[in-house]
Amino acid sequence: MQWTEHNQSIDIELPDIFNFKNNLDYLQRDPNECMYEVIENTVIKLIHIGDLQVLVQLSVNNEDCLTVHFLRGTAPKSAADKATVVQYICEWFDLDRDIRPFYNMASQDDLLKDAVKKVQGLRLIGIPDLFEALCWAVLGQQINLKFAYSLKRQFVEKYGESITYNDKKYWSFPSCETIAELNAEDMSDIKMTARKSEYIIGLAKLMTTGELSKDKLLKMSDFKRAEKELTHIRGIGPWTANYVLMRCLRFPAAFPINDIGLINSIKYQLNMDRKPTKQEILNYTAGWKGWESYATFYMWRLRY
DNA sequence: AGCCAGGAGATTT
DNA sequence: AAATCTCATGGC
Repeated sequence: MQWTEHNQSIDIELPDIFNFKNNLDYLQRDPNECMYEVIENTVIKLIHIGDLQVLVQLSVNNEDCLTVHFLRGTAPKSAADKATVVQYICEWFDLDRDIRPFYNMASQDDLLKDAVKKVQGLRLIGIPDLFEALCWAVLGQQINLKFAYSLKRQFVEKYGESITYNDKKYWSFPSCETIAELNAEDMSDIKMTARKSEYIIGLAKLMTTGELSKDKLLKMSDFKRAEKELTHIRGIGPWTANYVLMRCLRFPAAFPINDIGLINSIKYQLNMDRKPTKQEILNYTAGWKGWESYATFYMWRLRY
């Protein structure tokens, strides 16, 4: 991806099929989201990777360039740090992917043809940090999204770090080192069930020791192998594994097929009076091969 | 007030 | 293997 540096900002070239507003709409789907803030036509986020900590504001003036503005003098000094920030943002918005083949398929697909019109230019918004992606998936298991966002906010505000800008706090996700030290009871006051607490602490320990890492999963060229690696871990079933493979590791064929949001979107799109069975879903989505992750993400946006 | 929610693990069939 | 049960808690 091409990018150019300025004094307090960096411009990143945007790919074909990108609409900033439709991406921002996804980002502000819940008022309790605490990992970034959408203000007017921009989004502000604290990027915290290792020792690097920068507060950025993203905006798009015309649709071919994403501007990364560094707030409050947090501009990274070294070229390596700048590259890290650009890399993070490219991953976040999936800027390096050519999604034209997906659009060619989707515009002919009964389930997707309305979705690609409704949210044209939406990218599969990622969660580049593996620990964050795993925790978010576990938090979201079997509870409604509203409650999941509320839980995440309480978790982040209890164990994360923040910096203040314009009297607002911008948070970084709790580190696996911090969470690995906890006991399940420590989280009982934030409405986390004991079981979810155990899952998250277990994941934190695996990541702290390096037994589980993003690099290790990415090196598995066959995503079915990465899926198996994940589902062997307590607390990670097929839904969570595929959710993380989709939103963090970006395997395009990752497919959380039992996702209740996907099921309800299919029911909605096909105007069904009941939920589709698993076999029906497999039949309806047979044309998605190789783009299951994008298709699922687009289906999620259908009902909003 | 009761069903549902961007499930997983354990138990039973 | 596949179906069923249990777990937990808030939203609407």
